[in-house]
Amino acid sequence: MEKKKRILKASLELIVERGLHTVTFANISQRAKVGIGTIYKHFKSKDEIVQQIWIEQKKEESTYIFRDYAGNGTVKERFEFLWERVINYFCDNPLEYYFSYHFAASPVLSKEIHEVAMKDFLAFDDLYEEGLNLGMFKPLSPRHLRLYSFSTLNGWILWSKDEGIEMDQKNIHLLLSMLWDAIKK
Amino acid sequence: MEKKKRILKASLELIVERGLHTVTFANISQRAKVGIGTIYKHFKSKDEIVQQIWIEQKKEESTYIFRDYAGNGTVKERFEFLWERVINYFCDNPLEYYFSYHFAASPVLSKEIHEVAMKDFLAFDDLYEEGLNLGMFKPLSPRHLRLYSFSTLNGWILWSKDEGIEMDQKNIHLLLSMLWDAIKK
Amino acid sequence: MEKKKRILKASLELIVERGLHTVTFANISQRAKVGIGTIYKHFKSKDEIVQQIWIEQKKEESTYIFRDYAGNGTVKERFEFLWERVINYFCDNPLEYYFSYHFAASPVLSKEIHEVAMKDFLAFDDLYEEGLNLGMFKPLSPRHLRLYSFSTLNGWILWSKDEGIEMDQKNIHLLLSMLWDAIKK
Amino acid sequence: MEKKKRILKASLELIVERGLHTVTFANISQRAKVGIGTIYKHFKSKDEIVQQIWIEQKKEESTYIFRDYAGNGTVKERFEFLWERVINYFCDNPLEYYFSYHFAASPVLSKEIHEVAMKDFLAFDDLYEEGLNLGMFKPLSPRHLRLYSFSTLNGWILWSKDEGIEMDQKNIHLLLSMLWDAIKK
DNA sequence: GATGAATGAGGTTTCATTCAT
DNA sequence: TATGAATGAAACCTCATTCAT
Repeated sequence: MEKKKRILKASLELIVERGLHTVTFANISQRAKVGIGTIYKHFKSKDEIVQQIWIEQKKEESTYIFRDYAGNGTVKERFEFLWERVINYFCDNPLEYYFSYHFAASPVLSKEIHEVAMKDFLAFDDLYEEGLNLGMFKPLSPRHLRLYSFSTLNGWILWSKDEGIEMDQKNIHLLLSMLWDAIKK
Repeated sequence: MEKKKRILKASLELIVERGLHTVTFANISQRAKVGIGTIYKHFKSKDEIVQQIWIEQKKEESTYIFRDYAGNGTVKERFEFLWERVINYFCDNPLEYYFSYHFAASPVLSKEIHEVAMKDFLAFDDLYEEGLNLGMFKPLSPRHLRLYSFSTLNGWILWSKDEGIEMDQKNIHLLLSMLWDAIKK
Repeated sequence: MEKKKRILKASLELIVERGLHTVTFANISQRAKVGIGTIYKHFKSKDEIVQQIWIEQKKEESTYIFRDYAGNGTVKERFEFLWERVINYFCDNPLEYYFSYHFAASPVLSKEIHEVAMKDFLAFDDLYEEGLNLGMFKPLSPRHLRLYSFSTLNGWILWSKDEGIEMDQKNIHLLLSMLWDAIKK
Repeated sequence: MEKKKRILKASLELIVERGLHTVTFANISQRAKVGIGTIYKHFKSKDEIVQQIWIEQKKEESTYIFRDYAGNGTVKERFEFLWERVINYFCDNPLEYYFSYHFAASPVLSKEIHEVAMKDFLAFDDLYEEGLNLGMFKPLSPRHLRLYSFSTLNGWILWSKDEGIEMDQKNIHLLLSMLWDAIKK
């Protein structure tokens, strides 16, 4: 793996394991097996590393979620298709999931970074808009509905992991129905 | 106000304003108008301050939420009564809300701390259990239903503030209906 | 016991146990069961406590050594009488002994303090002078001979304790003969 | 000079000048002309510096003392050869002497450190053993005879310096004869 | 007089950042 | 380009000293 990738991977692991404020450049350099100076060749600061992880991760995530997404079927079918992909992605990538939870509302990530990282997820907004036009959803903006679904799911997976609940097919469909029921009129 | 309270209040303000890792003992001592040594008399570390804030806050929160709560009325009436109180508490106490959001899943707060802090909220579980027995809710444990409602609300308030959505009576009732619809069978 | 005595005793114990630089006023106040402020009523600083311990101790020591010392007998008899008393005092008072060793050459104790504390030991010098006049000793000043005997004995007892050598009658007489042989012509 | 050596030299000077407990890392860093962080790269604490100084010094000392020591001649000749070397070393290296005196019985130096540092001085014990076998010395172990001689000499040099006695050839021979007379049968 | 909570100067220690190799 | 020893600013933390009770 090339050095930049190694640095991002090591940083992600360490931040999730121990929290951003306890991770030092020395830690990262050791874990990534590169010199401290090499980190500075690629990143100006720890914040920049966090931002890069976030952007890279959202890119991977959207690639995973939208693979083979034709945009066919009813609103509900597509709703369930996409949110199931999100759930699966997070269940298969626990490090990425924790990272996503912790930094979703962190001052380290500016609005601009969020805009850049989230641009691939605008297809969700189209879907919500379609549902709204069909009178299926409660009266909120598409963006707000998406954020609502996302943050709910985020919190719930967190607590489930904490409590040791397994994310089997049954629970995934339960969760999907809760997401749907919450916003449907 | 006594010094320990002043230290906790100053710490809460500073942590929410600037993030835990940028807050120093010198900052806290200045804001609280006590000597640095005085902070060490009361707390062994910054982590201990965070834990104390959490515990104190959950105590206040539960006091606010359960004031005059008779436990009468239908399950839905009581559900709406209690969650509206939670919403109001967080809307009236934004500092406490942000603090609560950020540390809910932080490694700084151990499971033990959470148990202690959350013990007053078990009345929620009784309510969910009653609903479950009446066949009103989706098949999850009372505890998980509570955590689901809480994480939903938590995320919703965050995005509302971020997006500048006002928490008026209309929106509060919208949110309450989303909480209810999500878990009801 | 009155408070001043309790403070001196507690300080002596703690200094010997852990070394002067690790002993705090809080430690002393705890061990002596007096308030910190009370220590300041009696002593201006830690150094002054050390000085007071030294002076008190040398007073006790000389009282012990010279009890019933008539000054009769040959020079050698009196030499052995007095130094045996010194040895016995130190063997019976290990705390005082260690304290004496450590501060004999410490900058904490000024020349003036030494003069005051040692004034009762001038009888030793008279004895050495008498021996010198009789041509019994190597050509050094009485004072120097006394200091020589004292520091030798001091070091030797220290190492003996360290090595677990018992100070029985046989060893005491061996030591006395070494002290005598060293200085005799 | 390399940095580690500079740190040890600066520490030795400062400790002797002002006493261990008044010497700070900032003082050492200034005197050694290195950053404070550099001291921490080499030593975990002030105690570790003291230990390293002790070990380095005993190495130098033994090198000086045993240079060209063939181990020929009578016991007395060798006895005087070696102890004169010790006296000369200390007279020529006053800093090292004071350091050695103060820390010989300090809790900062563990038994293990002493063992390591003193291993080069075992040739003394062989000499004492030889004398004992020839029936020349008082009945003590070689080790204790060595410690006796050493502590005597140590104290004697201290008081000499204090009292302004010059260590000329005459006085050195007087001291050597006192060392010898004390232990010989 | 006796107390000990409160203080903050000054020590210890960490770690982001630089720069010679 | 890659490195990591060296740095020192800025954090942490202790404890002698004060002073209101």
